[in-house]
Amino acid sequence: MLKDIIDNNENYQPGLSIDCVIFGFHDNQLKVLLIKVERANKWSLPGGFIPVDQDIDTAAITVLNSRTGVDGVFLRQFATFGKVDRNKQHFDKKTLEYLKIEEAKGKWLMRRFVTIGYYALVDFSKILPNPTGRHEIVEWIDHKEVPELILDHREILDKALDTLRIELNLMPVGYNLLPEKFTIPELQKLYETILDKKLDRRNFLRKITNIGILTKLDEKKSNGAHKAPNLYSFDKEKYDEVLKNGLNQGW
Amino acid sequence: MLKDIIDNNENYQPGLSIDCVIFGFHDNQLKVLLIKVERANKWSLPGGFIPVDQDIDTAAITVLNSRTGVDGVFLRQFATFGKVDRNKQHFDKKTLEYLKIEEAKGKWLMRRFVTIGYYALVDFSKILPNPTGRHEIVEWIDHKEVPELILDHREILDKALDTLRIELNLMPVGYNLLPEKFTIPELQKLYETILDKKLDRRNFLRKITNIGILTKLDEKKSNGAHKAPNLYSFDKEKYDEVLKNGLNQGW
DNA sequence: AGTACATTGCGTCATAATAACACATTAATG
DNA sequence: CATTAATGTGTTATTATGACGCAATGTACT
Repeated sequence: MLKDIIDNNENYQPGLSIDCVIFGFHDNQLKVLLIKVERANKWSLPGGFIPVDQDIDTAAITVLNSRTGVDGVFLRQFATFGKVDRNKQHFDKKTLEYLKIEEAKGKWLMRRFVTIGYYALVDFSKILPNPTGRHEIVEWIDHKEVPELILDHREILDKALDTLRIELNLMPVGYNLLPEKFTIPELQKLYETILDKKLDRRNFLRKITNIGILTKLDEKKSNGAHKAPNLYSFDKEKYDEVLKNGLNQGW
Repeated sequence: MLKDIIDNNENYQPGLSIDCVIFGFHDNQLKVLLIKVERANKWSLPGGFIPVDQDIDTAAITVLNSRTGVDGVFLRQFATFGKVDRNKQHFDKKTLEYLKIEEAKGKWLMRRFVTIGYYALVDFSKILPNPTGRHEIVEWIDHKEVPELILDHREILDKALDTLRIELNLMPVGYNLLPEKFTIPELQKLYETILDKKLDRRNFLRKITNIGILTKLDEKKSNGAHKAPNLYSFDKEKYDEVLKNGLNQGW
C-alpha cells in the first residue's frame, strides 16, 4: 500500500499528508481509533496522502472510509501541523530497508511533511475497525488511556479534543457520536467526558430539552440494576435549524 | 522576489503556500489588507511560500512582517484550502513569459497548490502598508467593499471572518485590533461590524465592563460635535487571565 | 414478598444575566 | 444660550442559571 504510493509518488502531493482523529463513544468513554503496525512500538493516528487529483476533503474521506468502512459522517478539518522537524527521522534508512523501499524513491518519504488534521465523529456501534493489512492493528482506545504516539500525533489529538470542546458550545455534537436511540444520562456522560467536568443531572436535562432538538421515545432502556431511563432520539429537522444560529451566543 | 523563489524552489515546500487575511479597524470599519500587482485586474491576499527549514507559523509571520513591518501581533491559523482546481490556470504560459520565468522552472508554480490560511489582527494606526516591489499596490480595504479577488481568496477571506466571529465569543478580540487608548463606542462598533448586527449601547457597556478587562482613563477623546467619550485601555493582566477560561461558556 | 439501594424524573427557589427602555450629562454648533 | 447628537447612568421585567429536595422506578438481596 505504502509501497504503491512511493512507486507512484508523482501522483500524490509531495510533503503533504492527512491525519484523522476518529472519535467514537462507547461504555461512557470517548474513544479514539488508533493504529499500530506490527513492528512499531508506538501507536499512530490513521493517515494518508493526497492524490493530486483529489480535494483534500475528499482525501480525508478516503482515509476515514478505509479505516471504518463508513462514509457520510461528520468530518471536519481542524488544523494543519507544520513544524520543521515534526517527521524528522521517522522514515530513516533502517525503516526503508525493512519496507524494501529503494533509497532513491524513499527520499520522497524522508522529506519534510506538513499534515492536515481532520476529526471525525462516528457512531461507535456502526463501526468495525478495519485493518488494511495483516501487519496492522486497529483499535478503539479510551481517550484517557492513549499510549505514546508517533511524531506529533499526541499534539494533533490534543488539538482535536480542544476543538471538539469549543464546537460543543456551538453545536450539538451528540448527534454524530451517539446511536439513534440514547438516554439523557448517556448524552450527559458524553458532555462530561468532552468537557472534562461534572454537570448537574437536573440542570442538564432542563437545558438540553429546552433546546428542542430531542424527541422523547416511548421506550426505555433496561440499564442494569436500576431505574430504566427513557430513550430519546434527535429531531433532525430542528437540529439542523438550531445549527444555523449556533447555540450559546453571548452577544 | 518570486523569481528568486522559483530559481531556488528546492528550498521551499512544493505545492504549499500561505495566505494571510490581515484585519485592521479604522473609521469604524473593519478593513482588510489587500494587494494588487500592476498588470493584474484582481486583488489578492498577501501570501507566500514556506521555506523547507521554517515552521509554517514562522513562514506566516514572515509574510505578515514583509507587508506590515510589524511583528509580535496576533496571528492565527484558521483553515487550509485544498480544492484540486483552486489555482488552475493561475500561472499560465503567458504569465510565465511576462515574469520571464523559464517554462521548465515554471512547472513548480503551475502545479496544484494547497494553501494554509492565517488571519492577523493588527493595530491599524501602527501599520504602514508596505509594497515589496514597485509594481505592487498594498491597500486597506473595507471588508464590505472588497472587490473581486483572485483564485479562492474570497472564500478564504469569508472563512477568516466566520472564524473571527466565533472567536469573538471566546476572547476579547478588541485588544488586538484597537489602539492602546479607545472609547467604548469604538469598541462597540468593532463588535457590531464583526457580528454584523446592532447592539444596545447601554447593555454593551455593562457587559464589557463587567468582564473586568477595561481600565477607565482620565482622558476624553474630543469626538467631533458631540459629547466627548471617555478613553479606556485594556488591563493586560486581567485580559490574559480571562483568556485562559474563555468568556461565554454555556455549560 | 418486602425492603434496601442506586438511579432516574420532575419540581422549587434564590440569584445572576439579559433585554428593553427612560433620563440626565456633555460638548460643539449656530 | 438654546439646540443637537452624542455619551453616561439607572430601572425594571423577564429569562437563564445553579443548587438543591423529593418522589418514582426497577433490580437485587434477605
